[in-house]
Amino acid sequence: MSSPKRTTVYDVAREAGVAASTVSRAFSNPRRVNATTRRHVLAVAERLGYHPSPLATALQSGRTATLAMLVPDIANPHFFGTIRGAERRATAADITFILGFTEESADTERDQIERLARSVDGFVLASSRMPDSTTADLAREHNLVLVNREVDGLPSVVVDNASGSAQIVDHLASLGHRSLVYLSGPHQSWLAGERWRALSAGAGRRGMGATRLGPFPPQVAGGGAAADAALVSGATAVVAHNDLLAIGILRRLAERGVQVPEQISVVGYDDIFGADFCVPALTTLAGPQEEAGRSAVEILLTTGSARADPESPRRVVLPSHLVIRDSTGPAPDPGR
Amino acid sequence: MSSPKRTTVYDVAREAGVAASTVSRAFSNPRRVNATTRRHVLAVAERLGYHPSPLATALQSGRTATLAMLVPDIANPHFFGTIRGAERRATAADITFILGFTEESADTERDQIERLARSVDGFVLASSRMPDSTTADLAREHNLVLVNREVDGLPSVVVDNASGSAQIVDHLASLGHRSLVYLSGPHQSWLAGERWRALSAGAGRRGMGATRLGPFPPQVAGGGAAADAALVSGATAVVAHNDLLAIGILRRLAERGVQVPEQISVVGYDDIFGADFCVPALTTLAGPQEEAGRSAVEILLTTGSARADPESPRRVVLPSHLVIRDSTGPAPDPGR
DNA sequence: CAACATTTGGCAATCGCTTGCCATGTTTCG
DNA sequence: CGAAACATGGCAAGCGATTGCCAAATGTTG
Repeated sequence: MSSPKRTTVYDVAREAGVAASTVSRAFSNPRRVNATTRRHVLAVAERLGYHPSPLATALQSGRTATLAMLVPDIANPHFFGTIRGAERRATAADITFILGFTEESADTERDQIERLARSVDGFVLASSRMPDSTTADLAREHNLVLVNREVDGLPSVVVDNASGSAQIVDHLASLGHRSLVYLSGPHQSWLAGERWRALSAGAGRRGMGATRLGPFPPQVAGGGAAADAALVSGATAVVAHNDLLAIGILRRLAERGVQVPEQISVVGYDDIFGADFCVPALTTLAGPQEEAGRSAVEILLTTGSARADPESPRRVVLPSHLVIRDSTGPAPDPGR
Repeated sequence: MSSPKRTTVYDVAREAGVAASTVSRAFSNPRRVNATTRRHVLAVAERLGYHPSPLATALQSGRTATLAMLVPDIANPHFFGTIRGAERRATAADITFILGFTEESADTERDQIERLARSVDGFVLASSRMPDSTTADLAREHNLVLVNREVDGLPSVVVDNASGSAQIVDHLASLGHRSLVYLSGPHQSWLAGERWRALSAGAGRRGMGATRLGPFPPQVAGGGAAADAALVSGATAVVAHNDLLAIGILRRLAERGVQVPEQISVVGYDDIFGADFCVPALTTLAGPQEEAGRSAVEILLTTGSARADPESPRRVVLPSHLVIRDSTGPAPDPGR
């Protein structure tokens, strides 16, 4: 609180018998100063308890050594892994990690970016809700990396939806299901589109029917309506937009006395916390979330510093795998 | 990324025909400038797309308009609410919100504080793992507010453990249990101490026996050992350090074919995501987590600006309430 | 209408560090 | 051995605001 007097470069410089610029360089540009001098300066700094002021540094150099991650909602455990991966990578690189929530709103997201723009070197946007055009515009002004979202020309990290969804389809097909119903997430959700596309393509390939219902709010609370919609559609297998929704569906089906998986199979996406202990345990597509967060920050790090060729925005696709639990089973006998 | 040239106070000043200082005041000290002038300046600023540089502002003024929250681990859903409450309050006050994880380590926590010190106006420490003395030392240098932790003389927000634990004891007593076992969390955990203290005091008051076992890692994975320990102790009712542990216990008991609540009752703390859909649904002590985060930031906000009398550090105690679900039931007949 | 109080606005120093440019001291090499 | 090439360190000008202090303008009062 009370600042008797912060130690500055000048204090260290005086004490070490060198110029302030040398002290500065000892910290930020080691190769510009003699190794011995540097060691001495650092020692003096240590003794004086000196730490460069990140503010002053940022003001002058333009590098803030800070990055912000924007997430639609923390209440969705799906984001844990990604957040943690990003935070770890950032901290490891001595980068300060700002976290913001966008409340599932594109406007809030945009505002946050605007607000933080001057304080950070870049943004990690998880499951961004902004339309492509807005995102592309912002990318002209700011350093963006997308997670689970793709926009032409922008760096991104996504979990492989195509192959993942194909795994789901194959799993259901192998159990004898002749069709599936996708209970969709919000329609601004890029993921919802991707998943549906991949699911229906996969279904086509296996000669299965595929229907899309929704959109439903991608939360446990959305499960009620989703389950009922699935029921009237006569589906034998439903694929929920995410595990939150799937868990809500499971709950609603239990309430209505519908047996899972005997009467209907349920699949989710994300393998969130709880997917293994809900009842029945949920079959779901898992992806390396933490890795996704890590990668995104990685990209930001290299983009910013190495000023990588702007012609090749990075694009990382992470593998996904189906975790088979108890919510999927053989298709009910159509004869009955 | 390319910065053609940021607009500065000077640009606005020139364009508005006033001095830079006036522009600055128009933004940060409205009462020092004529209302009409101010409106004009703001209009020009708007037109030029000017936003004060937070860095420059912070450097000069010493106020960073930023705060950091440190949390042991994001993987524990218990922290969601608190994080979200804090973030919301901060964003509402136009304060940038930094989130850091301490990996359950006191050293990491301390390092993070040191690292961020110059960049923030204050810290919210959730379930801090640092010993009292360290915390008190740090508080001399930094603005700290504790959540679910108390240290003499420091501002804090806690969920009422005493009354909450009493509620648990009474609930169990009313079900005929003659004793309870507390499956403890880490012993650096202040909460673990508090809870045990409150539980054994409450048990004493009701003429019940109380035993403490552990410590166990406060995670689902810790449940295996905890459950087994509870079993050999012959307990009819166990109170787990938190819901994560309780869920792990439930799972282990199920594996071993022990009926809950027929043979043993299980209670948790926090009412986390998943506590309502695990099997059986968990009886647990719920608290207003989001409110806790909000309050903590609130305190930070007033402490910082109003320079409240340092003699009365704020202390907020939030009410808790027991959510009774299916994991608790009548004590098994001792005759059998 | 002069004298005094009160607002407002402007000047310039300052926050703590970075960095371009220049002046040394050292090496290297023909 | 002298010139060219490097390697280091220092000077000083910013980065973009804030703010103490002072002057000008405006309002009040006797």
